[in-house]
Amino acid sequence: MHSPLPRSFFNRNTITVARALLGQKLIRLDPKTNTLVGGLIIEVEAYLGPHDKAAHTYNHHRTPRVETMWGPPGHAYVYFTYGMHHCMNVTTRPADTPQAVLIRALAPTDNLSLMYTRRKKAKRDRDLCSGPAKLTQALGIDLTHGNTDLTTPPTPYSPLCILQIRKRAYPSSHIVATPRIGVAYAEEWAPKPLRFYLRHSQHLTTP
DNA sequence: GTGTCGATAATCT
DNA sequence: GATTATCGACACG
Repeated sequence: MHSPLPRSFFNRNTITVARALLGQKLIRLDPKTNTLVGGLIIEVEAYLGPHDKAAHTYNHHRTPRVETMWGPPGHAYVYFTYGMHHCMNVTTRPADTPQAVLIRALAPTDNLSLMYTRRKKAKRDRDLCSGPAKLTQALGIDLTHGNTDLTTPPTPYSPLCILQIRKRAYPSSHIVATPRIGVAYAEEWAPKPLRFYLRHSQHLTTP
C-alpha cells in the first residue's frame, strides 16, 4: 500500500521538507499489540541549525542529547523536556548539517483506541495528538526511539516510520506559516515564520 | 472560548 | 543550580 518516504526526501532544504511532510503519515508499530498506531502530519516547525537561535544546535552546540541532529537525514531526534514530556523531530539535510523538523500535531487515523488508553485525559479525538508531547504520548514514543531510521518499514527494532501519502507537497494556499511556539527567547529568530500547518485542520495545537 | 500557573527531571553549566 | 521547541487544571465569564 503506502511506502516509507526515502532518504532523499529528507536530504533537502529543511523548509521544503517541513512543508512536504504535511499530509504524510507517522506510524509506530506497537510492540505489545503488534498493531500500527499513527496519523497524518498536520503541523510542523523547521529548526535551521547553528545559526538558528531557537535550535538545539544553535552555535554548533553538540552534546550526546543532540547528536542525532548531526547525523544523516531521515532519523528521529527525540528529546525530553519540562521534566515530563517527549518531543519528536525528523532530521534533514546531510550529516554535519544539524537541522530538523519538529512534528507538532497529527490528525489521528490508525488505532485511536490504543491512543485513548495512553492519553488518559483525552476526551475527544482532537485531544489525542494536538501537540508535540501529546502525539508522542499517544504513540508511545520516548527516548528509546532516539535515532530510529524513519525510512524503513516498521519492525520491532525500528518501530517508527513516515509513510508517503502524497506525491507532492500541498499547494501554498493550503499551508499557513506562523512564528514557532515557545521560542520567545530566540530574539530575531522568534518571529520568523517557520511553523507550518494545514489550513482548516481540526487537530492543531490551538484551534 | 482565553489567561495564568505549577508540575517535574534530563541535561548542561 | 538553572533551564526547558509543554500540558492540564483552574478561573473567568
